[in-house]
Amino acid sequence: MVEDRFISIGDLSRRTGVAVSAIRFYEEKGLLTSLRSRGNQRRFLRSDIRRVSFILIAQKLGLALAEIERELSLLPQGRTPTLGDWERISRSMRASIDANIALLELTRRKLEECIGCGCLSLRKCQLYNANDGAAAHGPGPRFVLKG
Amino acid sequence: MVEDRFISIGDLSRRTGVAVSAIRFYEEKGLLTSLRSRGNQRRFLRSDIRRVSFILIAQKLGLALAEIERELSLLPQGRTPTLGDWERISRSMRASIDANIALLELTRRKLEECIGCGCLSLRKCQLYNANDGAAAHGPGPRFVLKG
DNA sequence: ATGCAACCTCAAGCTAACTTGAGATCAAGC
DNA sequence: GCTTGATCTCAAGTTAGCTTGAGGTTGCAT
Repeated sequence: MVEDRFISIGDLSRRTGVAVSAIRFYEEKGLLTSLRSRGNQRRFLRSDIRRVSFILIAQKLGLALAEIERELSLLPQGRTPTLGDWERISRSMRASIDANIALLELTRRKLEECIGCGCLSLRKCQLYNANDGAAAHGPGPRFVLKG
Repeated sequence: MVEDRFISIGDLSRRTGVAVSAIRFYEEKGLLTSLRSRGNQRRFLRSDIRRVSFILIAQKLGLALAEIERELSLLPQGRTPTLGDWERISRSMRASIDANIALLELTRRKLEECIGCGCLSLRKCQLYNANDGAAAHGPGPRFVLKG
């Protein structure tokens, strides 16, 4: 096991800091794939360490698991991201960060205008009517910013 | 009912655009209070329209309901926010927007450095180790940015 | 042969912010 | 008096990203 092409779920967990339960969850969601040992235990490739790293970093950048899965599924043969893949993906992440910053700056401007006003009128308030990119659809948390 | 100090939950819903079920939910969470009619139906004050507006605007600014409840509970007698209250609250919102923008700018800088690198190493990647304000505690979505 | 950690598969729980549905009551017009 | 629409309560469902627990194997060392 020390020098094998395959690693156990526990090894993958230790090498990435991701909980075993989370790894199973990622697999269930299609972000990872595994083989099974004779006794039905998961066997991952060493390269999956890198794949999990990619998932973690993409998450930090604000991508949802579903989006990450989409990116990963675009890679041929479900391969682990290469430098080229990473460049393409990271550029699109950058664009989304830019958009977020712009949105926040707009909100801040509106808030400035609003501070002295205090009308709190849904019809008149700039704040209320700006910033619609922040709305979520359907049930679930409407949540947006955090820091 | 046309000229009354009190309004029904349906009226409050129509005046604010908030669903009846959401209003009940806000009340349950302590953001609103109501009296009851003889037949056990909720009666809100007209000023609750303004109170709901406040909730909506604060949500747009990224406050969670629990935080909004905290702000509202600081007001004497559960009164509806005045201009002075609003100024105080909106300044603290501004600070949090500023912090979010700063965090995003930091992330963007790190990403720039990272694009040409592509190492995806959890030990070395700047991205992975920066930006820890973005982590959530406990179960639930870890998610942070959206737009 | 035995003991123990690591692993397995479900199922259910957590948070946020609500919505949806069931089953019952209320209010108001005709 | 009847129907219709608005309300009522309470329970369960929704999304995201996992965790926790129950109950049962596997794998490796002694």
